[in-house]
Amino acid sequence: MGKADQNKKLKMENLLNTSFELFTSKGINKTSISDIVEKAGVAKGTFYLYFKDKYDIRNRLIAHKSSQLFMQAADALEKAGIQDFEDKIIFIMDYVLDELSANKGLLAFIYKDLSWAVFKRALTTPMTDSDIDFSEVYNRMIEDADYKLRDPEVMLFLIIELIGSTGYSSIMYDDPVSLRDLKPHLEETVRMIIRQYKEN
Amino acid sequence: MGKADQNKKLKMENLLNTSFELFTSKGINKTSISDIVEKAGVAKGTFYLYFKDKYDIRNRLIAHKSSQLFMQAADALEKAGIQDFEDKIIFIMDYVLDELSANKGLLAFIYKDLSWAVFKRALTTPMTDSDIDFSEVYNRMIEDADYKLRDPEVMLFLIIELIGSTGYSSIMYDDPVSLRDLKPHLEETVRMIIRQYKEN
Amino acid sequence: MGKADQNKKLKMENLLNTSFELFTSKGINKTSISDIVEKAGVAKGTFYLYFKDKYDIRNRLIAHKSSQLFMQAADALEKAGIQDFEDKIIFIMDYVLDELSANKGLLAFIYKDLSWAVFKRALTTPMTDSDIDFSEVYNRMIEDADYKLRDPEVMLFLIIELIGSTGYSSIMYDDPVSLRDLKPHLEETVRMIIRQYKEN
Amino acid sequence: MGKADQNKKLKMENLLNTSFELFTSKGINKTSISDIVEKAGVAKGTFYLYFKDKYDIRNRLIAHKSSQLFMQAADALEKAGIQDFEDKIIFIMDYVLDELSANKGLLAFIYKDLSWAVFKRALTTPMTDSDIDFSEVYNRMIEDADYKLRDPEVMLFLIIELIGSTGYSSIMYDDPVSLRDLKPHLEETVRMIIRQYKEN
DNA sequence: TATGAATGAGGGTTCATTCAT
DNA sequence: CATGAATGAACCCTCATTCAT
Repeated sequence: MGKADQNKKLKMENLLNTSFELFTSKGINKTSISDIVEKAGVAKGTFYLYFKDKYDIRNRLIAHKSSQLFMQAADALEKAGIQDFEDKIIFIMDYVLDELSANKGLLAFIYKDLSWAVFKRALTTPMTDSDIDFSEVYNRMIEDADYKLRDPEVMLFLIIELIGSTGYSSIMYDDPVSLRDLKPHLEETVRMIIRQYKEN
Repeated sequence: MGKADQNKKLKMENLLNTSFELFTSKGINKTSISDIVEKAGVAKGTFYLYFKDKYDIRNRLIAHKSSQLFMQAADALEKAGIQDFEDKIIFIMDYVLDELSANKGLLAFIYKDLSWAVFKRALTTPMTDSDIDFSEVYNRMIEDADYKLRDPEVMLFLIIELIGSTGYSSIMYDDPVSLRDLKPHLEETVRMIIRQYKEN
Repeated sequence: MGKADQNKKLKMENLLNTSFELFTSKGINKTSISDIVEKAGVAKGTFYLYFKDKYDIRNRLIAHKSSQLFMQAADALEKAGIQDFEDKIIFIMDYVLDELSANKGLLAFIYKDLSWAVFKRALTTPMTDSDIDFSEVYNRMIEDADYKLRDPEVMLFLIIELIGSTGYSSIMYDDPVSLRDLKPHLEETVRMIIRQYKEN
Repeated sequence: MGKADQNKKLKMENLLNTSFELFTSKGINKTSISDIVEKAGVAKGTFYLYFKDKYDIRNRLIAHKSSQLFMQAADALEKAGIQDFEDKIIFIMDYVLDELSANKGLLAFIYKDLSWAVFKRALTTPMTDSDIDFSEVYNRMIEDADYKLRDPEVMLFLIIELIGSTGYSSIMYDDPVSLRDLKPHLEETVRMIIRQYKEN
């Protein structure tokens, strides 16, 4: 990689990081491109050399940050040395919920305008070299399980949407229950969903 | 009610309806107050006689439309003469999902910026005289059931969030499965969640 | 005076008093007619039955309040039983400055847009029955003096403008000196101006 | 200075000059930013690149124009070769009054909302390179005088406020006397004030 | 590549004034 | 006389985007 290319990459990452900080602190609607370039210390025109508009940068960030989050969870899972499939899913759930709870700006950011489509893309199309494909991780988890699962994608879909939407409400508004109180309900329900999808 | 008051009410409803049409067709961000008043055929200042800003009118509409939707479902449920609690919930689920599927603008509108808090408010604070309190309907359903349920509010929360978020993805993006394909999965899962909350 | 006329007068005074409170507390520019009628508890249209616009009401108030202030000073002067002309002027100066210092809203209100022309009119054209003509008071003071004065009007003009503009600065901004510190300078200077106008 | 910087400076001066013309001809309240940019031939947004709002540009203009006026007077004074302190002050008074009399728009502009604080700032904080500090000029005049003066700042305050407020009335309304008739009174009074502040 | 001054359409909002009731 | 809903021109200000340097 040439010096120019490196410089280019640095500028781009600078803009991405700066945007992320602003998006998570003041929200995307209230963040202007002026804000971004000023904080990043580059000229307005430069922004347009790298991104189409604010929403372009947002989509890339959602993908990257979601991917990152799940990768961290997968890493932690590996270290934890958990064997059972159900336990693995619960572990990831806990990890992700705790992380989002500690970083509400991130939660607000990736949740708004987040659809399964965007999400799946985030988890299956690595943005940077360090990002890996979460679907692979998931598939390996399924293979390693002691039993077969029918419709594993739909199952994951149900679980993620359930956790995501209830978690959002609990973390952001403590309503109708706090995250602490929600977790046992979620764990019970998620385990049950998994069992439901076990091939007998 | 005087002629003036009637006229006033008409203007307000006119603005509400016009806003709703615009919000559901082009989205709230792209709808300006200029758009609304122009389409409604009133002066700009008139808008501010009735609403604080765009988000004021949006919140009232979300509340009203959500309430309306659930009331229609409750009405249809009554006519259907279903006795079993589980069957009732599934009926409402089907009704609401079909309705939203037929009216994607409405779905996009009430789903964005929708939190459980807003939602619950919508369902428990009737806006117009015809609106009634959905939580009453729900509570009666629970009382009429042949069994007791623990934490009925959390249970409803889990069910609504699960149906809402998966339904949104299926209806709007047909991803990862179409609504038609999603429904059996949802029905199975919802029934299971209910059983899980039955006091034995 | 008929009952209707009385009622009319009451409404008018109500509007005058309300306007004065608003003008002196938030300034004339930031006071809207809506503010006035709301606080006064009358309808918007009613305002226009009594006044042409905001500036109409302002001019009447400046005249009335200035007149009132000088009349109070004149009353106090009479009670004080001071004989010497110089001492009388100084007494009025002190009285007016103290009053304005205690009521900065009033000072800001009557000083802004205040010209000698408006001021003189205020002092010579009584607005209400209780208002009397200050120029008469002043003329009598001159007649009662032990000496003749040349150009008494110009002399009064110089004195009032000097006191008014330096007093405004001291009271409002404590700059370049506080009112307390300004007074000895003013007294000395005013006495000297008067002596200058004595016919030898 | 680069071409861009020059262009920038030109645009700014263009806006300043245009604003000044409008402020002095139709008043600041009736001058909108739309008026300014239209007359200046630039886009609306351009205004906000250089100034915060209308009052920002006004304050800068008051400072600049006041400074300019006093500097002209000081220049003329130097050329006149006057030695006596009293005569110098009278010379400046005459110069400034004549200038304001010939340019009533300027008078109206710098007098409104003018306080000693703003004024002093205008005279002591040069805006452009050609502006110099008037307080230095004044201090040198005092040092060069044949006698000592007590409280020279308060003395200047009294004199400026006296001249300013009476001059305003005479020039703008010819009331109670014309400027021509006012001048002898002012000269007499100002000389007397100075003598009063001489240390014996 | 990188800049950043300039743009100008369009946003939300205010408010003096009118007039049918 | 009194009302107050309705008006709509005018306001200030933002900001995504362009383009000459």
